[in-house]
Amino acid sequence: MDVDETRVALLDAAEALFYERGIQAVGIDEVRAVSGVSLKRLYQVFPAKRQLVEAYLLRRDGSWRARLAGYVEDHPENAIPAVFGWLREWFAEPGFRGCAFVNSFGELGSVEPGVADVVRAHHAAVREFLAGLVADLDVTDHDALADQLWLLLVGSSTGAAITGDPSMADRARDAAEVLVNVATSGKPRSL
Amino acid sequence: MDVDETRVALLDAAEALFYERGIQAVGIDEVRAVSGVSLKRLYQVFPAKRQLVEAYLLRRDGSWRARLAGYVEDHPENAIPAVFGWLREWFAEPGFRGCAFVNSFGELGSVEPGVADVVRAHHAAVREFLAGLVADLDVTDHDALADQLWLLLVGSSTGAAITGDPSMADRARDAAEVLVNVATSGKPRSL
DNA sequence: CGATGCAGAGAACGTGCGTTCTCTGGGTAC
DNA sequence: GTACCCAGAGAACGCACGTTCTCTGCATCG
Repeated sequence: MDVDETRVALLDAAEALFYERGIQAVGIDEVRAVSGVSLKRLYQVFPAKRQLVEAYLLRRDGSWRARLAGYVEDHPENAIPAVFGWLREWFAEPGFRGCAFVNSFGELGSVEPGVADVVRAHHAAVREFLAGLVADLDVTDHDALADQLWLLLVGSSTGAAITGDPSMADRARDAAEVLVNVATSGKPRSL
Repeated sequence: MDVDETRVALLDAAEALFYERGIQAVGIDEVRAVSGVSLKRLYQVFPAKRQLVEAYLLRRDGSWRARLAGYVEDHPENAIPAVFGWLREWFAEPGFRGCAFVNSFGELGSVEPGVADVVRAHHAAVREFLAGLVADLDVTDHDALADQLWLLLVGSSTGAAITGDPSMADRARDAAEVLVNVATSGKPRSL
């Protein structure tokens, strides 16, 4: 098992545990047990828990946005509704517990600046992704529309986690379609 | 100092500390120091930290919703925009760090069922409050509109915390007005 | 076959923290 | 004045956990 495999095994274990139970509730020893990596090797790769936490968030940022972007690319004619279609699938996954970044921010945002930075960067990137989707629309204020879609995305993630109801994605999608339709001053696209 | 005063002093200290830094990052001893209550008396009133945490959330649920409801009552002709007007004021308060319930849910929701219950109850009550505001509107699906307003409220709270930008409330308010206008099939109210 | 080095297992260490215990001092009743 | 009670201060306890250290066994190399 070389260093890269070790990293992957550690991050897989860390992601499963941290996302499910929160970061402070999970001990290093549990990450070691689940990953099957020895403590010595763990500390060679991540000299402190803080670095494991940040690596977990950074990797999840990449994979989450790649999954979203991939799904949207498969639905090019309906990109904005597709965002919420993908969210619905995500919300319905077993073990869904909201946005890992929102959760980490609430838990550690004020006490671990590194965590806060990664969270802000993730959400800025998501907002940029949405801005790209509205860039071609004929609207007067692209930023406002992108912000509003982002609020619906964030709100539905958190709302679905608290209520346990994946259909929050449908509510958000309906709202998004209304906002897009109104902003494009009534040129209906698909619905 | 009788029991009620002690309770208030403890909850004041707990609320300030837990909200600012997260629950697990704050030790009982710090609550004691800030409140000025002796450890013995603290444990007479709250026999375990769990109970202090739940009492903190319950009291904040009441005061937060009372503040919102009070502000909305002062703006009866524009109740729904007023919700977001109040949010804007809240977001701009020094020390604003998002919704205490969302933060607590992310930190402890999967490991402390009592916390998860209080968070769900809080958000259900907020959603009911919004449902009351749309109840008199001439729309076909009151539930859908109330859900959408709730998503905007939750999204803007979280979004404002992460970005540090109180104007997220304005973005949410604009979206809410569009949704209300469209749902009332184009009977414009104020804007 | 013997010596060396390295990796894993897990014991050990230090600290922080939730909770409980002890001691002390002052106020009150007789 | 003396005995008793109670509250506060903070020491003590037990445990959990992040981090480091030690020991053991095996593989590699001469």
